[in-house]
Amino acid sequence: MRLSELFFSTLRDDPGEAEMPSHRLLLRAGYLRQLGSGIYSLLPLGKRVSDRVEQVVREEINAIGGQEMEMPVVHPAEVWKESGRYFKIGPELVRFKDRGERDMVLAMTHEEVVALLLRDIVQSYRQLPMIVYHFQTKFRDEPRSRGGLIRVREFVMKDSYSCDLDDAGLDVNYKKHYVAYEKIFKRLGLDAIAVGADVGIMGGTGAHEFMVVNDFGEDTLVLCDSCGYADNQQIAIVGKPEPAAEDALPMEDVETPGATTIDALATFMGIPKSKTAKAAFFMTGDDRFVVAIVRGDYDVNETKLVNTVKARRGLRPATVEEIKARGMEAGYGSPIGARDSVVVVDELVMRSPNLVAGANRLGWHVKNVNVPRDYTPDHVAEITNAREGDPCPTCGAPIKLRQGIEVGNIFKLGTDFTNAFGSMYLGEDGERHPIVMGSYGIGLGRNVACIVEAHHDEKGIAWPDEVAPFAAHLVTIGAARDPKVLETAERLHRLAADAGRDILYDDRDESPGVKFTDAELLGMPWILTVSPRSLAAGGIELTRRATGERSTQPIEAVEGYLRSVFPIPIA
RNA sequence: CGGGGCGUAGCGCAGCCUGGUAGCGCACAUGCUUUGGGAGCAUGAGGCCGUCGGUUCGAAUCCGACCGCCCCGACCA
Repeated sequence: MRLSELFFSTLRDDPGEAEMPSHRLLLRAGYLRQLGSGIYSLLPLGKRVSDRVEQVVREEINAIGGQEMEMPVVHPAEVWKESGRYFKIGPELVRFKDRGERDMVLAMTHEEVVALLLRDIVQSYRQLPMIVYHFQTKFRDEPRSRGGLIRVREFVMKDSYSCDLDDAGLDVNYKKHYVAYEKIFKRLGLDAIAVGADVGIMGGTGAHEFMVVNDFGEDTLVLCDSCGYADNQQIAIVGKPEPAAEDALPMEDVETPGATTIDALATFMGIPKSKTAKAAFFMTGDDRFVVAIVRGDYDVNETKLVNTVKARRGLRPATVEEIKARGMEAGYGSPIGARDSVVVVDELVMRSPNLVAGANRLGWHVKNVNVPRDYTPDHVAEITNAREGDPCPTCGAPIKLRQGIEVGNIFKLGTDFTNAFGSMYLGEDGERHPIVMGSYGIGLGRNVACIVEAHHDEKGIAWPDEVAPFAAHLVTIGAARDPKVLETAERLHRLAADAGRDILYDDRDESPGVKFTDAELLGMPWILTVSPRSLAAGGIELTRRATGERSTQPIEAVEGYLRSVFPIPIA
């Protein structure tokens, strides 16, 4: 491919809207252009990278027996009504009407379609197990896209679906995906770690997310260096110190003007935050009022809280009016005297004697509150966030918190969808059973961005061989001065094509500085330089982009590299 | 949806406070010179100053509404 013909353009200055290195570099190097918030075009270079990522995923999913297919982007809403998700999912599911006034949706994912296909096609246990997958555009009207390709509204995802006779079969296919994902991310040059994850509102019996540690990541990971423990903070349950035993003292009101935060309260009272109780107020999607109580030195974990109160449609912070209406006072709140509320108390609070809690009166708190003596919990559960340095649940060493980007997930769906659609098979026992499903996603664009995050320097991108849009970037210097340069470059370009490789050939009449700078920005794994100087030194100069290592090789040797080292198949 | 910021040429920005019909750098076109690290000179093209409305003799500039984009938060099967 001649650079003079490539549809692209590099930018010398960083686009103003880009913050993450991957976003900046993909824009500057001409891989991407933005069309709207969270909506991007892939230019030819970007498309090539995405295709190569796709091919790696395809090979590994094929290797575990996946059968590739393709399912539609636009679905009749009836399908989503039948599974119930039409009503459970909020505005991120795009709904519209077709010309016949029929309700339609843009697919966010394809469990419904698979369950429907299973109902049509699978009759007998002999047809299972199996895995189907496809690469398809998804649209999710995210409340806020961000970070270039990290969180977008329209994106291509590989989603595979395993279909099994029973949970044991599901475990096998789940494990297969787990192992396939490890291979995929390794081949893509990503250090992904599998963390235990929340199963969300769809139920299911287990889930892992594959995470790449990155400061711009949206998830918080709980990691242990000494034993390898790793969970999403949403579900991580770590050790908590045993509070010192004390006799329960009688409650006592105390005036605390202006102490509306735990910090202010602890400072005012001259006590550690661990001697206070923090109240957080929420409304569930089905209009229940929830008071969550954790100790002042911890934060409420909303995922755990959602799961505890089974808030299928999530939680939102309660308003001051809603709090008042239940007999409580924001900033001075506690369940003492509360009404019409679901009271959820963290288990550590149950063990922590004589805490300072809100008096539900402006400017007042209560000392020596003990549960359940002073109020009655509806639920006692572990509902706090793990903190940096807390003891690891498996080995006790201090845990670390890191931000992470989810590059893939695997999810044991179970039978929710197949029950909803009546996707049954007739078993060996002569009975009808629901098919057991798993679903497994990998977002292509997000992976491309994460690869750049992991493989770049100040000058630009440095693609791993496995995903580079071209194996090499051929630069000519002084072609006008020395016809041998042009001749050699043309020959090399042709040789590469003959060898079944395509390389990017900078045939532009630009200064050496411009060509080198662009080559380093675009990030092909090898930069090949042909110039009077290199010819005098015996051939072509090879530079490894990632390391800067250089050597000069005769053209025949470069042909050898093209055949063996550069692993790019012809487009 | 709450908070903050920004919309002026392909990209990065100035001009706005104090109204007088738009400017700089890069990129682009043509010519000459230059050619191992973002070249030089000359000439040139490119803008409904996000949109609509208002104030004014006159609006990129002042006022209002709306739209769009970015960041933080909420959200994230």
